[in-house]
Formats: sequence, structure tokens, C-alpha cells
Amino acid sequence: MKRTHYCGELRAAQVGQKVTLTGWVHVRRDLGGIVFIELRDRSGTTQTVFDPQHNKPSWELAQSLRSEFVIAVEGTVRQRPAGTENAKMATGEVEVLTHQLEILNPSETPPFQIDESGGAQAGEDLRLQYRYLDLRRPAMARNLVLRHRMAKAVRDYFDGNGFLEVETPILFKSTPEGAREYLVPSRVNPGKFYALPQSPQQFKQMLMVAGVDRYFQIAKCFRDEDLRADRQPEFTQIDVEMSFITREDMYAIIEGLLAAVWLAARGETIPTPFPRMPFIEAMERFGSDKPDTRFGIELVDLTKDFAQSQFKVFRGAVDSGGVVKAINAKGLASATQGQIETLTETAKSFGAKGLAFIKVEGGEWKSPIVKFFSDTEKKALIEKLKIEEGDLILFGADKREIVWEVLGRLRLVVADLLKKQGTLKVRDDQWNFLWVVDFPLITFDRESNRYLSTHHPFTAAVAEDLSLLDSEPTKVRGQHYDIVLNGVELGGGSIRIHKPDVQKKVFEDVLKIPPDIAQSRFGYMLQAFRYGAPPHGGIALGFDRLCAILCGSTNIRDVIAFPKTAKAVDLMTSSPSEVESKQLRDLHIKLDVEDAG
RNA sequence: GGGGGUGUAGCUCAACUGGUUCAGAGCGCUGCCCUGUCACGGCAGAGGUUGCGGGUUCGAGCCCCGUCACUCCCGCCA
Repeated sequence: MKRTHYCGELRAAQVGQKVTLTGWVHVRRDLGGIVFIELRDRSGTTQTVFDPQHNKPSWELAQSLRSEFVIAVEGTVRQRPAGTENAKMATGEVEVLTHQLEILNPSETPPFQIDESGGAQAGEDLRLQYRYLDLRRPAMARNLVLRHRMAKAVRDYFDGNGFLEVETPILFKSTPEGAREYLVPSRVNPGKFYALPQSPQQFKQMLMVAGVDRYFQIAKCFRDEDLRADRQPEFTQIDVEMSFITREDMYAIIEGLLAAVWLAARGETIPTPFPRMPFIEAMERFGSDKPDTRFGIELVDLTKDFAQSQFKVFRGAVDSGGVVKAINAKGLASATQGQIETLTETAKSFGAKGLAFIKVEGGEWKSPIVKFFSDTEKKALIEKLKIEEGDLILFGADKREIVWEVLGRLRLVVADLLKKQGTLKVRDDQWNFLWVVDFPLITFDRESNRYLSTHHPFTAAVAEDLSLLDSEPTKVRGQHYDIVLNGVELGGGSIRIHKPDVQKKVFEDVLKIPPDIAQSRFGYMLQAFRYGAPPHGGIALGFDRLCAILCGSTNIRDVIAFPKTAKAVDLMTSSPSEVESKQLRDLHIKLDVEDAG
């Protein structure tokens, strides 16, 4: 029997047609005299009817059908009898009266039900172990379809704009500057290793030197770092690089891309251009370089107001060069003692020494600290924070960076509390795209006691700041941009350095990479730049995150066909796994682990 | 590396402060009945070493220690 239609496509238009369907038994409703089998394939479900008066052999065979049996049926599409239509089903107007049934393969009872009442609630480990069953669920099948549509929209868009998709190697060279890498031993080069690329960064720059001019790739990337809901060890980026462009060109191209993707995935036109915000403004107002601008609760600066304060904590912060800032969680004065404690713990975990707060309840300021405030200070608070009954004010007083971070995090936490309480409404279908720009080119890393690239060492500086590179390196802005959506970093990129001497200076003088190491790691790049490297720049967008957002999920495992667990394990195939000693010998590797094997 | 959460029937969960609803419910599964169901319905039934290993106790699903798995977060992710 050869399939003529997908289950989900039958409508009244096909009434009277003889059709053959294949698929899985989704639900069996055996009424004794008559059997209904809801048949499912990737497109949806259709009700098939087995009637003994119409065709006794297939009716008899239908008694033996169970969940997830794979069958083929031949029958006639007919209008359902009046009153038995099902408005909840896309195919609910019609049904297939079956003449013939073939069982292509029986199925054991699945470990969880393949529907939203079973599979969606099943434990994550079970779903991952039986991923092939989980992916049969309509919701997961929809995610796969949407991801495909998005990838196609990306390719069509770039193709239409003169880009070439070029594949770059998966076996790359170790460059331990950034994320921890996956290493691959070389059998034919004993003791030497490849690394899987964290991104195709260096190759795409070489493609620019090669004159490709406009490159993109839907590229697999690998990072051996700890996992999160939005981080997998292997993930997919929309990787882009262009020659002879400025930042403005890049903004326009990516805005066009995202508009095309939103149109393909949701049929929505998103307004462009996107707003832009300097890094420093994002930090001052939202305490984050990826602010969710769908709601307020902005950071308010009170440094000047408390510069002479009797309250030693605030005064001390200001005296030692720090700042005093606060957020107003409107409507959260009802917070319990426990919730305040949790907020305090959060603040402490991000470096605060404590958490000063004011609850505005019953016309009073309930707070352990207001007794230290002067009338002028109180007045300033009321005005700047627009304090009203029911508010909860949270303070940060410390070094600028710590206050940003602490209040930025608290802002998100209290927003969640207010959402749960119903006071704050944040729409999931509101798309606040934002370019965050003017990042510092380099930041001082206290841990390693040296300067590190904020983005990566190939980022060009903003031209007018270049003179500060030697004197005040942290004041230099990079030509770096991040694209942010609703508090999620979708991607980032930069205009690159294309002059060999500038690149060398950044490696050696700014980042203090010893010349011999810079040479062995990046020598080919410096050399390439001496042969007429065009000015160029690029960006990379997290494709999985983009898919997750458009699928309405906060977890990228929902949009990756075969993801790994938080411990980077594939539960379906049980990988990683031990290997045979011969394999290790061939690779010249000796293990140094307890309980190996 | 650190912190939080979870682990009881095939699945999702309940079982109050440790003790007569000490192993339960819904779904699923098995059998029988049922010719218009679509969360089909009815009757009957099977199914458990409460993740694993110790410990405390007269008594542990519940408390303690260890361990494993899953998950969320911090660090990390140029």
C-alpha cells in the first residue's frame, strides 16, 4: 500500500476520495461493534473507522491494534455523520472508512504516552532516553518543523543578499584563549591534537582575506563548558562575515535577517530599525548588558543624594568611589520576611555586603535604615524613585560594577515575583530587539590580574578612542555590538582588526600574549593580513536560542533533536563511553583515571 | 568546583510532626462487555526491594551520612 496523503491534510475537499494513510496508532477507541483508530503522522491525526458491516476482516484485525503500532490503511474519505464532527481536530469534519488494514510493525507499550498529557509531563531523562518517542509528540514535531523553516528563511535571506554559505573545518587548531575546547587526538601525528571550533571565527576572517566578501554559515560550534538551560556543548550559530562594511551595514543586514525569520516563523512583521543603547547606559539603567526592556524597574542613581549621609553604609560606598543606586519594585511591599531574606542572599551571592530595603506599607516606611536618613534624603528618594504606598525599595551601595550586577539581578528576580503575583504583566509575544553598542574593548580581569578582550582579540577599536590604547585601555570602546531580545543575548559581533601591526599590538602589548605564543597561535592570521586583508566585520547569532524563543520555550533542548543532559551525556546512545585499549594505543594515549573501564 | 530542587507502580503524583487507610490515586496496561466515539463508557485484574548503600530508632517512604541520576542557578562560557 502506497501512501497518498498525510493524516493531517484531509479536509472536506477530499470527501469521496480513496486514500491510503500510514502512521502510528495514536488513540484506539474500540466500541465493541465499531472501532475508531486515530492515526498519527508528523502532520497531524485523522480518525479512521473500522466497521464490521463494511469490511469484516480489517475490523477483526483492528481489534489487535495497540498504541504506537505502525499501520497502513486504505479507505474512503467521508463526511462524518451529522453531530459527530469534532471541532477540536483540524481533520475533525471527515473520517476515513477503512477497506483494508496492514500492520507494518507492532509496538511495545511505550514508556510514556505520546501526547501532551503524558510526554510533556514525563521526566526529562526519560524523554531523552526515548528521544525518538518524544519527538513523535506533536509539540516536538512542530518544533522540528519550525526550526527547519527558520533555517530555510536564513539561507534564503542570505542567498538573496549575495552571501555564500561556506563550510569550515570541524577539526581545528587549539586556541586556548577562550572557552575550554574539545580535543581530538591525531593518530597520524602522535602527541598532537585538533580542537573542535568554539566558532568558525578565524576561518571566516580568512574567507574575507580570500575575497569571499559575504559569508554565512549555519555552523556547529563546540564548547566544553558547564551546561545550562540555554547552553549545550554542541550548538548552532548563524555565522556571518562581510567585507568593506561599517557597523551600520551590519545592523541593517541583521535587522533584515531577523525580520525575514519572524515573517517565516510567525507571519509577523517586526519593526526595524532596532533601537540602540550604549553599554554604559544599559548598565546604569538596567544593571545588565542584555536588558529586558519590556518592563521598567530601572536603576535610579542616588550617589549625590547620599554623599553626605549619616548612614555609614551609603556614605562609605560613596567616599571610596562607589555609587548608591536603588530600584523600586512597585507593589512588592507585601514581600514576606522569607522573600526579603532570599533577595538578600541573591544580593550577597553577587557581591553585595547586604541588602538595604524600604517597605512602604500602611503609609509608613518599614525599614531598619530609614532612621539614619535626613528629611532631604527622604525627599530625594520620594521624588527620584516615585515612592508610593505598596512599594518595595531595594538599595545597592558599593563599587559601580557590583551595584550594577546586584541590582540588575534583583530587578529580574522582583520582576518574576511581581509577574507571579499578577502585578506586572510582561507579554511573551512582545519583541523588544535592542542593539547594545560601545562596549569597552578590554576589561581588567581581577582573577588573572590582566587585561582581557571583552569580545575577542580581533575586535577593532572605535577610531577616535584608539589613542587611549596605551594610557587608559579600559576607556577604549570596541566596535562591538550585541543583539538582545527580551533580555536574551541573541548574538554579538564586531568590526575586526585588519591591519597586521594593530593586531600584533593587541596580542602582545594589550593582552600580553608572549610574542612566540602569539606567533604560533595566530601567526597565519598576521601573515594573511599582510597580503591585502580587506576591512571586515561579522556577527554570530545563537540559532538554538532563536528557535527556542520562537517555539515558546526557555530551554534549547526542546529545539535540538538529540540534546545532552546537564552532565553532557546523551542518554539515548550512552555517550560519552569508554573505548577499547587498542583505540587508545593507536592514538598514543594513556589514561590517568581511577576506575577506568 | 559550589549552592538549591527532585527521585514512591510503566507514567504523573499523594502518603501531616517517624507509628491502623504501610504501600495508595489518576492515567496507562491485561481480560471481558459495548455499533458513533473522540479524555469513549462499564466490570474485573495484574503491577512496588519507596534510586542505591549505610546509620539512628522498638519502629524509617519520612530523620542522619554517603553515593548515583535528572534538573535549575553561581563560577565558567575570549
